[in-house]
Amino acid sequence: MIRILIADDHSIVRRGLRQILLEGFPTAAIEEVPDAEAMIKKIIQSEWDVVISDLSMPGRSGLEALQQIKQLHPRLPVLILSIHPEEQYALRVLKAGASGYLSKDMAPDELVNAVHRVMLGKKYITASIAEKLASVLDQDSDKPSHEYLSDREFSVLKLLASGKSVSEIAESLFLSVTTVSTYRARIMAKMGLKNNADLTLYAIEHKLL
Amino acid sequence: MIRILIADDHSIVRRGLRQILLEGFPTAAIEEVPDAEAMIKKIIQSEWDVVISDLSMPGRSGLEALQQIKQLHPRLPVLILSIHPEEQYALRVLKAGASGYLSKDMAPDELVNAVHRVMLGKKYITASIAEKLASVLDQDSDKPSHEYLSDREFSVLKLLASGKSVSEIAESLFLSVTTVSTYRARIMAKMGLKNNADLTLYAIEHKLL
DNA sequence: TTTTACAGTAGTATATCTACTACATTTATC
DNA sequence: GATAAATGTAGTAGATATACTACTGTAAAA
Repeated sequence: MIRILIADDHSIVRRGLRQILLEGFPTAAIEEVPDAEAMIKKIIQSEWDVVISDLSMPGRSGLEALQQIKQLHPRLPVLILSIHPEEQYALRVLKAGASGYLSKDMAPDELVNAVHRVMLGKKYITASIAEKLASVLDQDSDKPSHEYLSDREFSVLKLLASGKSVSEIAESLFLSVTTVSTYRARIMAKMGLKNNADLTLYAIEHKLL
Repeated sequence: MIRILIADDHSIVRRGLRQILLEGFPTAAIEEVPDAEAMIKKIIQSEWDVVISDLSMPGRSGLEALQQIKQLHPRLPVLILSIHPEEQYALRVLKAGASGYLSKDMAPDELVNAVHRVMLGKKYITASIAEKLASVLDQDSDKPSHEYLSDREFSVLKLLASGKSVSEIAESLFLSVTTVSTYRARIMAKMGLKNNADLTLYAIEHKLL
């Protein structure tokens, strides 16, 4: 009997995942949580075979949570789910230790496949991600400049570009306002931009929003 | 026995919706389609009591599809689902004839409620949307909202959208900083926006830059 | 193995922005 | 032509953001 933990803030999505997983693994014990906090708690409390987590959840981001999970249980396979079509996040997420990155519009079978695979300790990588991986290896200078940002910087970039104020961001990430402001300055420096409007434009151009 | 049509490109979401609906309406006949094309086809082919559709689907947008549905069956209630937290789209969607606008992170019960309501021919409107409606309805809102700005306001809009700071603008127009700030506040109020990023987006969308 | 570079984090002092209020001048509206 | 609404303009006080500096831990380079 396998134990699967699902983390996603949309109840509809949780329900759908559960349903699909139950069809692939009729005897599975599945539990759901709505945010990263609860996910971590569950992982500390009990043992799991697979964790399937959304990337963007209220409070702590899925990425941070992932890193924390990997500290607690380096072996526990974590599949990251996202609305973003692979692109942007995949690499970041895999580097942080995820066993796979799935876009939410995949076919149900694929999810079941992925779970099978990662439970064997393998990674689940789609063709398009594999390609991206490869292209990063032969590297550099055509990388868009946002690839040079650190994880923190990147998430701040997106929040700024979408119009969040420095202090809103500070609050939602539980950081000091000045910290966020420092990230902002580093982002601007790395990307050669001057103000938030530039960021917004950049984000639109590169479909980060 | 009620007949419900679900349109969403994410199979997980479709599955979740189906599950939740079946709990509220155990005898319902539910069908799923993955895009707007298929949705329209289904609607032409058979009779439905409610349609629940995602807003952003591949190919034709949910909004266009909605308008088409309303031409075919003005009475058929359509609930629009979206990841966007109400804001921007809600009004547009309702004006196009939807019976309700739901964000994907609502509680399952709410969905069932909404379906009940719209099947009675009523609209399902959340409090925050109602408020938004009220504030906009007293303008005859088919002119783009920047048409309602005064000349001064409009020029400040463009400068802000292009990334100028309030004080830069003040300097270049020989005005007090607070004056510019006042214009900014009036612009935001008239246009129903919250921050400069919204302005930038608006300006791009309307090719003002 | 030391050094260097970068990532993550903040405090302090200063600069900048906003909300609220106000008032005179146009411009609509009845 | 009177009255209401919108526009152009700012000041004050309080809220926010920034520049600069600095400390820690860690990974990479020398």
